[in-house]
Amino acid sequence: MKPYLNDLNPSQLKAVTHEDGAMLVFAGAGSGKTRVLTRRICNLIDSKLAYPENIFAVTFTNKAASEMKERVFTMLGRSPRYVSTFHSACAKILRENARLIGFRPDFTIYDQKESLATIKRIFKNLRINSKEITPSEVQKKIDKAKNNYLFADHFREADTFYNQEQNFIIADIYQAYQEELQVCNAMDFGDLICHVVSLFILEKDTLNRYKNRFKYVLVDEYQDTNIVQYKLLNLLTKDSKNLFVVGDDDQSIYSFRGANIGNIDSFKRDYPQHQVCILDMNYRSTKNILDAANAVIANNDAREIKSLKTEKDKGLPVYLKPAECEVSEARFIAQTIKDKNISLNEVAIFYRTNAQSRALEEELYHQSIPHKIFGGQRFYDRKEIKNIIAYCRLALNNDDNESFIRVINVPTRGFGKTSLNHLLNKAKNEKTSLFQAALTKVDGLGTRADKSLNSFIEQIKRYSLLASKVNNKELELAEFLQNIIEDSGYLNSLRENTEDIDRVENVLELLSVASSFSLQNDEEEAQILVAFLERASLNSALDQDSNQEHVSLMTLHLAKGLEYEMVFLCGLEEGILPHSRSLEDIESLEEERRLCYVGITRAKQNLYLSYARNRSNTSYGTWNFGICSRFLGEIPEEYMEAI
DNA sequence: AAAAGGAGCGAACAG
DNA sequence: CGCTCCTTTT
Repeated sequence: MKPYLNDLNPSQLKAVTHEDGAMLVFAGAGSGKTRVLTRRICNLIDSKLAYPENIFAVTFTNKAASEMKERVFTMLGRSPRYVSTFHSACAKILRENARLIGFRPDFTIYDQKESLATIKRIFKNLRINSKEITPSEVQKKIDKAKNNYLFADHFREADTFYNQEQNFIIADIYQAYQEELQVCNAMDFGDLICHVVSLFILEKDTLNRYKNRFKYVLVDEYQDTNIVQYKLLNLLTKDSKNLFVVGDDDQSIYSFRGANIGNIDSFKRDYPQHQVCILDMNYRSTKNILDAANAVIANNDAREIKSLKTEKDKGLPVYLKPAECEVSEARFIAQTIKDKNISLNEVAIFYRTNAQSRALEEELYHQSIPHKIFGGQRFYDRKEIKNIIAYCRLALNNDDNESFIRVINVPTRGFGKTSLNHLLNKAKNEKTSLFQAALTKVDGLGTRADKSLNSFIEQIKRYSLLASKVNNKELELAEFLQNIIEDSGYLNSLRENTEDIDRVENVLELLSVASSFSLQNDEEEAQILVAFLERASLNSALDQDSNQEHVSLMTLHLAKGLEYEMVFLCGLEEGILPHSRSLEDIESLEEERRLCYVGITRAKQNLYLSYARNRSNTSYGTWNFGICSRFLGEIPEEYMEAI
């Protein structure tokens, strides 16, 4: 018996049992998209068409990836290593082949802030006046270029006479930035994808190895892929044609990350023999909820005309709650959850921006409703955590300049800005990392600074030794961390300051996270410290998920692909959903509408929409009048009921 | 060199 | 409003 073939309609069955060749699946919300993907993976493996290692399945968010992996595991008892986000898949490939593109396998991944700090340093080095263009503008340009697999030369050759001077500046910074990252043995998020594509283009043997290995490539949320991601998929499947993509243009919500809807046309062009499969039967929501969703999305012009069907009853009306302010909105939500007898795991609260979670968090806490916030201000975005992570990174990768700068004077050890500038200059002249530059005499340093630098270098060397012990399993990860926070004096320096009590707590929390950290079944061959730091960088869940039942709080972006019996979609106000920064052009407004559509279609039985007439803290700490969202007006009254 | 005080500014979504 | 950056003071 093949249980994974049960309960499938003819279209789903066609997709699940599809074997070789390309396939494009249009899957409406709730039509069993994830189900099709996971079951096809099971079918490929179970019917011996593929071993788990022949599968390459990618998604966009960690939440979606772990969801998918879990489902495969439940059905099969094991799951392929490469069921992950694009970024984490690329990081894995790069760790295996780093040297071929001039990096070491222990490279560091820079997040947005670290990347920006690097760009700022380059501004100084190149003596660029930030009146002409700001570091963050440059960062956006570079990021966008990487989404399109374009390098510094692109800016130099761009024939936009309209702002050619600026293009030259950007090109110079872009180039210097890449050189600096190379010296640091570091990559930013965009590089993770680009470097893999470059690796595959430059090293035919390597590409062939992966082509043979990844016999079947599957892509979730295909409508959200960008140009460089398509290049990657295309390189892998050029010969086999085994590219299986699932998407829905009504759920395209990542244009800010360079999503290119033209990728659907590219697919049709490059895989002319492809089959198409359309899933338009919704199995998730009651008719009222689905009709409301259909009515909203029908207002978008740029879409293929389609409408989801259901065989379900009308069910409950969609409830609409106007609240006085965000606090009473939160109170309403908390109270409603308490009143209903429902498993908390089946309840979710969605919002447009992470900032909205605060009021909700507080109210749920007060009413003792167990809850979990996904995404948002991350644990390791905190200063104290970043500092410790920086020590760890530095132990693993001595050349990581960002981490070096971050902790060279933490805790204060008499090596200030002036001294750092001397060191920065030396490194710049010698084209080496700060660590390398510090190994020999640095001109201009006072005796105190010189001594302090030397002892810092010795310290890092010691930590490096410990780090290799951790990776060789001779030392526990938690012991390693403990060693660092005590030996460096960092924990004690926090304890001396009464304001830093919370920080001490957080550091101890990190220790406990580390002691319960273990490699996932798919990471057996990875080194534990590398894996630990990588998961911190890529924002994958570091903490073990608690077994306790809880309400889930997340942004609409994270909600995609999930479903809950009871859904609260809050903050339905002009300026929030649609977001104020999307009101100018029709395209981003339509994306906001898709976001709203995604939220509505997550609900199975029970959907609550709410908005606040007054909301504090929307912009620069002022009170705002809330005007209810235009999307609410797009839902016909027959499906809705105000309460 | 480090701490304290003041000016200025910016702020979605995710990896 | 809260954070970062810059200036001033000790």
